Amino acid sequence: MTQEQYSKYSFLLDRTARKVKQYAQQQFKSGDFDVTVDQWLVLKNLSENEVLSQTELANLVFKDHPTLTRIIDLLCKKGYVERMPHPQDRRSFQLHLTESGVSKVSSLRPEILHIREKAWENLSPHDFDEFKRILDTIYQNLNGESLDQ
Amino acid sequence: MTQEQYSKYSFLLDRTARKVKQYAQQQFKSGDFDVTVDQWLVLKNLSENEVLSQTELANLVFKDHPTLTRIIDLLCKKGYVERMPHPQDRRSFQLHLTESGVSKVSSLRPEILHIREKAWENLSPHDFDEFKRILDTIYQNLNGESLDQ
DNA sequence: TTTATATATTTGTCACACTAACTATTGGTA
DNA sequence: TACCAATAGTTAGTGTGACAAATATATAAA
Repeated sequence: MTQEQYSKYSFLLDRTARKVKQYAQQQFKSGDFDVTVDQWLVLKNLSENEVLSQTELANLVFKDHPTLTRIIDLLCKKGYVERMPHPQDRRSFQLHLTESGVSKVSSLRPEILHIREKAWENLSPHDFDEFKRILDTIYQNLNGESLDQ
Repeated sequence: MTQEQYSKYSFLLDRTARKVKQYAQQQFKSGDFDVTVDQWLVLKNLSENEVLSQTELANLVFKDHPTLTRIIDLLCKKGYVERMPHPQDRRSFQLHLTESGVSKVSSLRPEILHIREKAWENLSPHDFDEFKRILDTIYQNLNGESLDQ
């Protein structure tokens, strides 16, 4: 990449990511989902893993630890998640969904899939592969040390 | 898009956009640039347009008005930007770079181009076209009313 | 055992995004 | 003229993101 024009990828990327989050958040709100987009991501990952520590969960969702602490705080207040003490390690928590959290996830999952489809109109499965390849390449280019995933 | 897997585009997009911003911000910091990534975007657009109102600038950088108000506040504090009263419309400001702002932009521009190159390693000009096409399609799919740009 | 180091999580600070509500001003219209 | 809707910008509240520093606990080394 030598031409100045290519540096616009960062602007396009940021603009589109914000639009995707904004659109989803509006739909979440008009549907009274009672969670934000980021809170949903955390709930979804908890629903797909029986028990997780905050560190494990942070690595799954690619958020840093302070951010995750605060999201978990909110989800606990809303009654969807519980922090249980780790039996061997008193520094750590085991996170799991409450009953209310489980039913929240199962009721929201199809609606959110539907919301997510909107962005992909006029695009093909092949586009998705290209999109994923390019995004992953960018991510790895900038991901100095930890080659996770 | 019917398969559930495709809904991961939102996760990939968000993750990569955050990584791109984080990487740039780290480089900005280690180079003592004295501005954030978003402040740079605003400075750059001001340098490419003689005079802008806040509303015009907000449309250029795709940020909302409260966000732009605060970024301008910070850039004024740092002495890079000035708000001048609009001669005809007392509700509005005319924004322009100070001398300090002009020299800041010209000194940072080449360094930032260099930083931006890193993400595009292993990718081709054709990849850029595809990337841009897909991001723009997503953006337009979600951009209900205002078909700006 | 004591010390040193590493790990898990929290707290504090600053910046940004979005919403809603608010002030001031403008321009059109009854 | 008086009213009213639209526009420019600000302020406040909540959530998120990055980073640094602090706390508590665990583990390894001396």
